[in-house]
Amino acid sequence: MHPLFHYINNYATTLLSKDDFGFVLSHFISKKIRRRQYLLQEGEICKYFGFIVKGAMRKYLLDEKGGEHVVDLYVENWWAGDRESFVRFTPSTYNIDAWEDSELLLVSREDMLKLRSECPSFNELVLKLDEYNNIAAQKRITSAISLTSEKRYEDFVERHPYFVQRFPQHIIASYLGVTKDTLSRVRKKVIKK
Amino acid sequence: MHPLFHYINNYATTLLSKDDFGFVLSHFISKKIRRRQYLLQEGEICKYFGFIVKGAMRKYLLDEKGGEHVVDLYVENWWAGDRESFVRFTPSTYNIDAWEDSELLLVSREDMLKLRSECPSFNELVLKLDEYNNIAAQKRITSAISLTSEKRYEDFVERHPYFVQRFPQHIIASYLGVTKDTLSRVRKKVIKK
DNA sequence: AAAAAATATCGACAAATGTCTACGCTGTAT
DNA sequence: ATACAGCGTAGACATTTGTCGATATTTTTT
Repeated sequence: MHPLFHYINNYATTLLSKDDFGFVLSHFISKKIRRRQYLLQEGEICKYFGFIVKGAMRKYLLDEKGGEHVVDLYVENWWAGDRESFVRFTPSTYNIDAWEDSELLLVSREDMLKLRSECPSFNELVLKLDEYNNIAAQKRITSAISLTSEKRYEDFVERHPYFVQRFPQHIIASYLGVTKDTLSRVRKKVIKK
Repeated sequence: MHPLFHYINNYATTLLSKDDFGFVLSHFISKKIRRRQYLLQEGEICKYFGFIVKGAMRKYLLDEKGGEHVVDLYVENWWAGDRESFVRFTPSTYNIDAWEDSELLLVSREDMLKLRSECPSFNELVLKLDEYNNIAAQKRITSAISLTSEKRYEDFVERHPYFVQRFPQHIIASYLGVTKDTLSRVRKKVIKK
């Protein structure tokens, strides 16, 4: 079964028929990108949101000193893109690149809106995703402002064990808002327990 | 003109008639709460989202040591509530209380869904708000993990000058994820500029 | 196989932040 | 008028985190 088909029906309450899925899929563009290649670069407008069929990606930004700050991590069945740029057609401040060779299904803003209005299951999916994302974002903010780095890491491992497997520690450190050295120290403490 | 009427028409593309607004308003419950009173307490289920007609409120959580961590600030024309609890009917981990005497318009999950399905302008409002909230949350996460406390504060003042007027520094410090002492130090630096 | 790049850890030191106590100021309640 | 609580700042000290250089190991490239 196609990963996207499975994914949509996992969210929607009214199941999508094979035919309807064909209609949905016809609005996506298949794309393979290699490790280190960009899906989006700072300054570009995010024209497509990408559903990750296979692979691992990250979204990050660069500070004045050229340091990378990882904002999001993605693996299979996640969506990669910069929402603000996608919705408002403004140049993005983020970079999105592939951490592993990846296979994506791209959809434009226009087709996204078309699918939402013409396919109720797809619309339902998007609404639920939005809700989920809002809740997840709230949790991440809460974690960032109220937890110690040690607890943030433990929380992260518990909630995203698949990320721990697929991204190196310095990427995870950046995602947690600390340096790789600090994460190394934190891990030493945590492992002792 | 009623603040909520003005607010909805500010977001919706198709304007709401006076009659339709009456229909919308009939699903809201008016409530006044005094400074320090709770709209929501940890452990409760968030049964209502509150549109703030007048006043100032905050959402925060308590850590093991009893310390408060401010997660959100609200003033007029903002919505106060815990989305996760509201949507999933789970006990909230947050507290929401009034920082100033406030007037709210409360709406239940049920009525919210009813309004969304029966009033297109209201639905449009909610969708746009969700989008806005998602984007704002992303920015706040980015700010938390990639900026120094000094820049976070400058960013905050620039983006939310009305908050600076209405909440004391120790509340703002908590919102930014630092102690009041640190914010005091940061401000001393910033003012020198 | 050899060379290069990426990764993780460590120690030493510096910088940032938290913690605690104290002080003065303000507005409010009594 | 007095007492009190809330607020912002300050200094001293402890803790955490960042920075930098070094190293060992692994992985990737040539």
